[in-house]
Amino acid sequence: MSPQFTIERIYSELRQQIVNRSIPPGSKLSENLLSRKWNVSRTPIREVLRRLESEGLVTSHRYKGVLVNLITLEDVEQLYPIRIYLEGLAGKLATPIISGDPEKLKVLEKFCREMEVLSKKKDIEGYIAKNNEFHYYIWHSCGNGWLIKILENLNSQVNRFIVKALHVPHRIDRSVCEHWDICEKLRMGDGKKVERAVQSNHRRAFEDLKRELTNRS
Amino acid sequence: MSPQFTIERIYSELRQQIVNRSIPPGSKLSENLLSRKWNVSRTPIREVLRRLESEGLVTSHRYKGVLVNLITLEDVEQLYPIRIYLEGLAGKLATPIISGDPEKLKVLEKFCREMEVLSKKKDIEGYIAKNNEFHYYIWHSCGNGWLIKILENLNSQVNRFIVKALHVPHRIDRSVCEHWDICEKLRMGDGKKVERAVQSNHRRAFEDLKRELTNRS
DNA sequence: GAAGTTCAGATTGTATACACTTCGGATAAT
DNA sequence: ATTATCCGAAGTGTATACAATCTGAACTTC
Repeated sequence: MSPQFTIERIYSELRQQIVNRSIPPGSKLSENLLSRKWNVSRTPIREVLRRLESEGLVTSHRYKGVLVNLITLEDVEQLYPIRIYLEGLAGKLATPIISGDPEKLKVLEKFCREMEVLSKKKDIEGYIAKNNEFHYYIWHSCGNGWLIKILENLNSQVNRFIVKALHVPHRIDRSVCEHWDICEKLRMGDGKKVERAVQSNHRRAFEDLKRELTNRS
Repeated sequence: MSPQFTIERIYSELRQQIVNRSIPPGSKLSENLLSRKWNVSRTPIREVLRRLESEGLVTSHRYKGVLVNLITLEDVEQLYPIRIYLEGLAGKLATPIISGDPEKLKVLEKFCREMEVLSKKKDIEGYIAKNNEFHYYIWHSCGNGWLIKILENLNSQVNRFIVKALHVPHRIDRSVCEHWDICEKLRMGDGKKVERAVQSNHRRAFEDLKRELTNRS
């Protein structure tokens, strides 16, 4: 049988299920259930759970089990400033790399055009996915592996909170402009301006999200 | 016997030994040796190692064992910009909390006076420890648990690189001034100025470190 | 009937046993 | 002497067995 490639798969699938809320916050993860589900013993399951715990996705209580961490608005309010700062930094670091490579610029502009189409079709879910791809692409061009890892963790946590339907239509129109703006600044090769553009994009997205949440409650 | 309080102790002691280089980078960690050393079975040892791996302190190679990660100047060059940004942010967030609490200001000023004494005594090791305490204290007053966790990880990684004797005497004198400056800005309650002061403190420390390293090679 | 107690089932924590892979030296062939 | 092959010891990966703890329902007691 496939010997121990499985454990890596268990980890990434379980992780993704937690991040995309198919395993909702607050769920209990039973070692026995998981081991039966994946046809492995409890030992590798426990190692997967420890890894998830160390990433802050679950919490293990002695003799009581493992719970998927809750994510509240307060958490997101703490996470966003960090994300805004670090994505700004990533944008600044990525600027010389992207502006010096026409291929990369084309990829980003293609994302923008696709976002435009999705926004006109009111395909909110698709838009959010494309939006994520756009930002992912910038991170991964920043050349700083430590930064990439931190941003991926932050993004996972934030995504766990975002309720997809929440995104407001008029937010999307503005968002498209902001992404074109980031592209333009990247093309100019001005890292400081890219940093500010990325930061204000996230800042506005967060403010709109908060406004929407408080209006609805 | 103490049932499973031990595993937490094993984790923190092993972690500290890696961070303070008493287990140097590149060392191999054998599960059998560790389990004999702590009088436990391999199972809890493996869970500790997975946790350390997830933090980026060790790397596990299939069927070959676990190695303590190397930390190079290139790593530190990637880590420092992140740290500079985030400690600046932490300083800004901590400003209203600290400036509104005379007790906290007194603690920080006490650290500064102690640093002054240690610097005059040329007690470099003691100075570095106190310097760390100073920054730790500011982080932990920022009120953002996620930020604190990230900063602690970054600090562990950087500390693993810093060779204590490397710190140059004249750097210490300037460092004392910079810390008094941070205190002053905190007392004023101006978050933006605190942010800049913290950032420039770290930026200069890193530049001096790099200069020293390149001169010696 | 309400509050406290007890005990069995279930779940987690740890130890041990077994399976698979790696690595290095001994042996054999050229 | 050099290369190739093979085997076994050592170490990791996984499964199973046992110990400690928690939970909840039945039972007692008032």
